[in-house]
Amino acid sequence: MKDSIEQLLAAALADWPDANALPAESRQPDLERTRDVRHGDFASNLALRLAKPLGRKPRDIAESIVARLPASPLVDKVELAGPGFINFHLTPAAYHAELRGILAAGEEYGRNDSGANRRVLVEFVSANPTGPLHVGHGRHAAYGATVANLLTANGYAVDREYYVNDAGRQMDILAVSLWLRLYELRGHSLPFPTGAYRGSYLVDVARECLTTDIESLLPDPGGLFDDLPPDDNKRADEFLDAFIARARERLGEQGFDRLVATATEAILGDIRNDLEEFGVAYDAWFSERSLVESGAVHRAIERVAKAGHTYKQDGAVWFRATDFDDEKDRVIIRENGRKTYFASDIAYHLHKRERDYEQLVDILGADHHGYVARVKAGLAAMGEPPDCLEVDLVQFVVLYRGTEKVQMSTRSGDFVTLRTLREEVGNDAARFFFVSRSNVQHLDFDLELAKSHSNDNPVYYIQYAHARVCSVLAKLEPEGYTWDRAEGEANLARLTEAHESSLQRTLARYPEIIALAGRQRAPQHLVHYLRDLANDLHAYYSAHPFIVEDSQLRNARLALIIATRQVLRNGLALIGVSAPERM
RNA sequence: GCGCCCGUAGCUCAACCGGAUAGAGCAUCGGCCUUCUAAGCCGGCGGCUGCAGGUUCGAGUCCUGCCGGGCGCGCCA
Repeated sequence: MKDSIEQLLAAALADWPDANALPAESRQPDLERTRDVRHGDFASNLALRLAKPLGRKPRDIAESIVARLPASPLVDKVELAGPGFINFHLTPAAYHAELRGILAAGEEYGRNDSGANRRVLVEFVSANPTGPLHVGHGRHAAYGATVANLLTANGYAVDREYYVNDAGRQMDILAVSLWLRLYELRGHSLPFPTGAYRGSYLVDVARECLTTDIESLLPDPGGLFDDLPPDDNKRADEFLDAFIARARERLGEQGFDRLVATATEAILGDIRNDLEEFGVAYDAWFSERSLVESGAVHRAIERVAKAGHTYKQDGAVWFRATDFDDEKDRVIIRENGRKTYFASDIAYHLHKRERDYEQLVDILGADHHGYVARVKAGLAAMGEPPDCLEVDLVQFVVLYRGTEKVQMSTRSGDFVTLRTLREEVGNDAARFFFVSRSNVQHLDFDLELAKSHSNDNPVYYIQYAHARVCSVLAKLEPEGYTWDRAEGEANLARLTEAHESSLQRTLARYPEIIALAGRQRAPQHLVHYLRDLANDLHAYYSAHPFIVEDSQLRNARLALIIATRQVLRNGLALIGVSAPERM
């Protein structure tokens, strides 16, 4: 609908000598929905913007443009208003066509092909597999999944990926943490290193493991802690490294690898299951270790080095990131010969490009903002356009129970997990709340509100609108009626009530919202829209009966509410919230 | 200290490349169930958009400075 009006404006400009002298940018149609119905349906500020470059009065320009507008069955009248706005009032027929479009397109309604099937990889959550997902990861999951859905709806070829950080020291720490819990369950009283993962979830994992065959991983622990450096706060890392080395000795490389694998699989299995239950699906779980083992990290470093962007200093290999707009140079190979995490990162992003993804979307925590310039610099150094990477930062979540802040301490391992949250408030409320705020804003998540089955809760408000339509349709048959779509579509002109106009207007905005929310990676636009749509439906429901004797009117009204149900369903599907038929 | 992000109604938040009278929900006050689900509808109250300048036809939105909050500045991951 909006496209059609934009085309009219473009046509008016096409052969207008005055405007053709101007740069293409200032000649964009630039059309937006009006805020006030008295200003019509769409408004353009084109004349205001052209006033300066043309050196003419905005209203004069607006008049010239209006005079050149081609006639259209969609447009009822065009008015000049205010300082030089061009307001378009659409015909009822324009909205009737949109309604038929909804009914015809069904679940496809609202999609567009602006993405031109370009390949996009959305990477999100990617939490380290060292413990269960917490509430913050839940926000990432909900946001990432919805952004991916929105990109799909805008015609991109989207893949979703989880980067598994299964290489490096943290996995060793996880392994020995689990190991010690296993010994504990076997009745051995052993010290627990300061730097190990203390979370109670590992005790649960250990309990599971005891039911499998892990005897060979639990030799007599006698003397296990002898001759290690002191485990005080200052030297916790040193102690842990020594202890890991000790574990390696005791178990042998093969045994230790098995311990690591056991721990990783258990944690990752839990994460996968959690996300799956949350309705968040991935196309790939990409292993960092596979990147190391395949030599991809090595190759990425070579590539940067061959291009002349590295140097040696203090025994380490540095990447000259400052040549590519980063604030300082970065180490890629440490003095001890080990590659840094950053080396894996640029290799990973290069690998994404090698898999033919045109655009890379990373959804990261706000604490990663320093990392963006670094990875872009790495891409640039490898000859990839840095703009192919887009990083959307998600701010933190603060949990409340009513007005009381719920403490979340990661250090002790006692934080609110995503699983706990889902059990308490349900998937629908969690998915909804997580995407109802802009990702750049901190999110206050009120458990009480999300749980409440009352009119306080916006999730139910929207779902209820959907259920209400279903409920009306269920009443049809007992009353001796069936919906006649053809008769409904033929009599849309009978929809003359103010509520009916308003609902039609809101419905027709849906494709614009999908485009907007997709373009801005901003699901909250969709959430607010669905709230508006539900509001229109509820108001209409309260004001007018749908099942009336007059079959033309009845079927027209049913067409309207069925179209509404379709759009509610489509929108809820994008944010991963169910559309119940009954509540 | 330097860098990034955020400050909008009592609370939680919207506001599409700068556009017309800054919008919702909650809270609060008042109406509406013999009629398709009251998890609903209708109405009232509530604002110096942190502060001070600047840019322009027009600023919550852009620029500068200040104030307040969050995060980041490792040969950690």
